[in-house]
Amino acid sequence: MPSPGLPTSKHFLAGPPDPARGRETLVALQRSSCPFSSSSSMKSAEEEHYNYASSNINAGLPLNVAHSSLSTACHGLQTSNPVISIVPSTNHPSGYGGHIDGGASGYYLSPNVRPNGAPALESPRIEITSYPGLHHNNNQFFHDAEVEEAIPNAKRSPSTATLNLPNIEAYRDPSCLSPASSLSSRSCNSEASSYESNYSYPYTSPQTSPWQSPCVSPKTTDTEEGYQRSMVACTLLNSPRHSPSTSPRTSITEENWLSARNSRPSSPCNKRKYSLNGRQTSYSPHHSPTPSPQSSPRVSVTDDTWLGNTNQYTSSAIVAAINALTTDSTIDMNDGIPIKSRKTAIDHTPSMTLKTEPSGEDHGTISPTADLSPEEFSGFQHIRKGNFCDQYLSVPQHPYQWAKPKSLCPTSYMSPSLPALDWQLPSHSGPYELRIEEQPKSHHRAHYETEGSRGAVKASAGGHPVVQLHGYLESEPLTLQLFIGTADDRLLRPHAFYQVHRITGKTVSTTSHETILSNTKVLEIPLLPESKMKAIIDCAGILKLRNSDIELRKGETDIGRKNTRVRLVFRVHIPQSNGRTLSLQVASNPIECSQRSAQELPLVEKQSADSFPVIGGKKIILSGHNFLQDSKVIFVEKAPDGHHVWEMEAKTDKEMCKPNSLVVEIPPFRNQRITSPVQVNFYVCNGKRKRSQYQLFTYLPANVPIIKTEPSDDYEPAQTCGPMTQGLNPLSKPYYSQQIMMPPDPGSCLVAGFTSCQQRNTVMSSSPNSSPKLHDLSSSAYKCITNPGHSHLGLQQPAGGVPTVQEVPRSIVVHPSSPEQSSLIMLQPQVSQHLSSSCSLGYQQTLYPNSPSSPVPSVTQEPTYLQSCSPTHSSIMGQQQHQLPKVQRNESPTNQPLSLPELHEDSNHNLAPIPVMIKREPEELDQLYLDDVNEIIRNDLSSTNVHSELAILD
DNA sequence: TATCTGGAAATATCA
DNA sequence: CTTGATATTTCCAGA
Repeated sequence: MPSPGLPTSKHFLAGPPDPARGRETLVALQRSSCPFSSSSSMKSAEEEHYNYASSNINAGLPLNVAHSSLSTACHGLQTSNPVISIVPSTNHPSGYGGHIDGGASGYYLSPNVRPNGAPALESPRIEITSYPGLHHNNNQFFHDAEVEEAIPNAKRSPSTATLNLPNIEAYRDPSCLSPASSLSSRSCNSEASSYESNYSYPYTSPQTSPWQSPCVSPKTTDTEEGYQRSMVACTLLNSPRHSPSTSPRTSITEENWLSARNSRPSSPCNKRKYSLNGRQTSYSPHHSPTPSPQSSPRVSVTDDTWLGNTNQYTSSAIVAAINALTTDSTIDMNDGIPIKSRKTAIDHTPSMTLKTEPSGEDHGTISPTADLSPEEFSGFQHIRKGNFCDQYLSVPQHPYQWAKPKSLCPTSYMSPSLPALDWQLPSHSGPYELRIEEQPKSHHRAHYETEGSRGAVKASAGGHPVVQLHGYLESEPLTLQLFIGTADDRLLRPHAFYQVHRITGKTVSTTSHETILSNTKVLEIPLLPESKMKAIIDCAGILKLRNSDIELRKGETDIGRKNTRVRLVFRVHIPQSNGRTLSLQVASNPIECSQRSAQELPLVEKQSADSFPVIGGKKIILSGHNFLQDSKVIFVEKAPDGHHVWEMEAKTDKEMCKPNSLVVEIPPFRNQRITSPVQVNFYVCNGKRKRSQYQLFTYLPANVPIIKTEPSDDYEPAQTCGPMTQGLNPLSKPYYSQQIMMPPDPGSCLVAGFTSCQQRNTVMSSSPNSSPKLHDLSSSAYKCITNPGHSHLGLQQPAGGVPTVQEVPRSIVVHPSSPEQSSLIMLQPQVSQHLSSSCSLGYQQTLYPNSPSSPVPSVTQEPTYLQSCSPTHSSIMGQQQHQLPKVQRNESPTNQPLSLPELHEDSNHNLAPIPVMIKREPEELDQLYLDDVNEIIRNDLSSTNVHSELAILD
């Protein structure tokens, strides 16, 4: 542990650990203590573990830090501090990146983070503590001289670093908490992955590379450099860890974690109550520590520390704007808002922000990883080089940042690399398309850390999922990244409660390497030209982290309860001739991971028709699972705010009912005179709390010839919206549309980005009542939160969807560094215009389709909406509404206007002939919603601030 | 013997 | 505060 490490540690140490946190704290402490001890004494495995972690962390941290700083700078983290921004970003992607980088470290670190969690302050202590020496990261963040040296610029972040830590924590501390996660960590860390992860970071390197020569040199070169750098950094940091390479991980992991785990059982204590959970529980702890806690990182950092700095760095208005966004969210978050909320908001924001910036961004997220494990490293290097090498568009910016090493530079450094994991990316661009040839089964029982592996995810048709990159004619192999993403209505992001788990053994034919990016385990799988760039995913299992562990994390806003659906998210980074890197992403269909849900909840995988004239009467066949003779199929039309405008139980053919198929007669729509397609939802219900997710269905005007009713029709409106979306999209679209839309459900997503989004959302997450609730809420809440900061860019994107996609390339390319930033910069002008002018229309249209379908759409849209049109509130409101029906009700007025064009038409103009029944959603959700709503509001407030700032900027 | 599973008891959380 | 319903997490045991 290089001296550097120590310094850092010191810093952290300085911060007193927060007693407040409960378990987490303890865990953190344990860990930390271990680390220390280990570091000092070099306890075997554990130590190594830590080391690794630390190393990882270190590596990651530096990057992260840098990112953070950068992000801040870029974003303008301005508002908040770069740190904050970063953090947030990190939260998700960027955050992750950074933190993540620590990735594994993140987990480990996370504890540290947590501490910060609340306020940066605190966290630092903890985390640091744990990893002290190891975590040079810390140092890095902090400045560890060594590190810096090793990693010139990026490292610099140090100054930033300090702040960052907190932020980082914010992410997910998976590390800390999860520690419990430890498990996760375990899985992550413990397994080879841990090592690997650390090393794997190569990504980081890639990232690094980006800026390195971003534009300039060839990918490889850059990449390599980046790697080297990263490596160096890692090394430096890791030196200790290097050893890790050994295998410490395992032992370490287990041991360390085990202990932690043991504690878990008790978890209950730690666990928070869902309703309150995130908020309450977390609060106190977090709060106490740092008032700002939640956002702690983000907020605290941002505002306090960073603001000043940030500004300096950021110079650009864009950055400022971004920052503002970020900041706002963060800020607001801090105080009242529960940590979770904050995080969400923050996270997203950050990421977004970061994205904006070219380089830095959060990459951290990505970069975080920079570390590569030696072994794997070598193996993957070439691959990675190819992949990562590319610099992203952003790079250029970095230079700028570099100039200011500490604050921004660091960030930028980091960020340059790859887009954060929470960024939305398109599934195809130009000649390239990343496609899931074989979808995973809809159910896969995830295993707990306390259990053995439950094997790899299997394909619905038997065998295993298959992913292929089309249109890639180069001879250089690429790396396919896989991580577990969310399946709720909100934007796709790494799932806080699930981690990918690398499966090895005789039955596994696909080699893989684990790395950790910002608290998210990422499986790297080679994509070889000789295999037609096709990969059989037989090496990916799913690890379930205890809810209590994750929810305790400082920044975590999501609720684990009933949040059991995930998606496999695949990414590939394709180096371009111009030195940039094109990042594509595809998400699988949702996978139900809980034993119970898988056994009881009805699940609709396919439907024989997606649309039909309002007259109804046609029978469609639903394919799926857990259908019962007395299963009911309910068609629902939702208002933008989430209220059920119309509900109708469809007739089912009980005789034809089979566990895997259900015959349903399409009920006539309430309004037989619609002039444009109306999107509704339906779900299968086996009982009070046993509902499937919402499925999309489109009613077509009676007289209209039934062409293929595809979602696209519905979306058309969205297209019209285009302007706005586009404007927005430039930034956001790419991500959203890309991610959500394209990849996920190619088939389903006929429509453009939005469509895809909606579909996914609807399909995926929109769960009617049961699970949905949480999802909805959480998602909504999250979205809201997220949106605030990010929304501008990210959210909007969704709308952009298809159209955007083409544009996407830009953004995409840009991402590497930080989509948002770049895009923001470019877009801002447009965005503002579009927003202002088109918002309403485009919005509505877009939304509309969505709104009907479910919260999701709205959410996505909202972001745009918000940004463009109204202050945060409106947007937020809208979002909330969608997601949170009840809450929405209250607020709905504001939102609604925007949202439903079609609805309005139908209801208003046409005046639906059929009585409209407004249905309230299940009570269960209420509390959650309320909580979420509160959070949202808070976020909104924060976002509002941001918006205002933005406006100013504009 | 180790791993993979399916099942289900033990806990927790909600209402 | 108790109770029943749910949901999550830990254990068991067979293959």
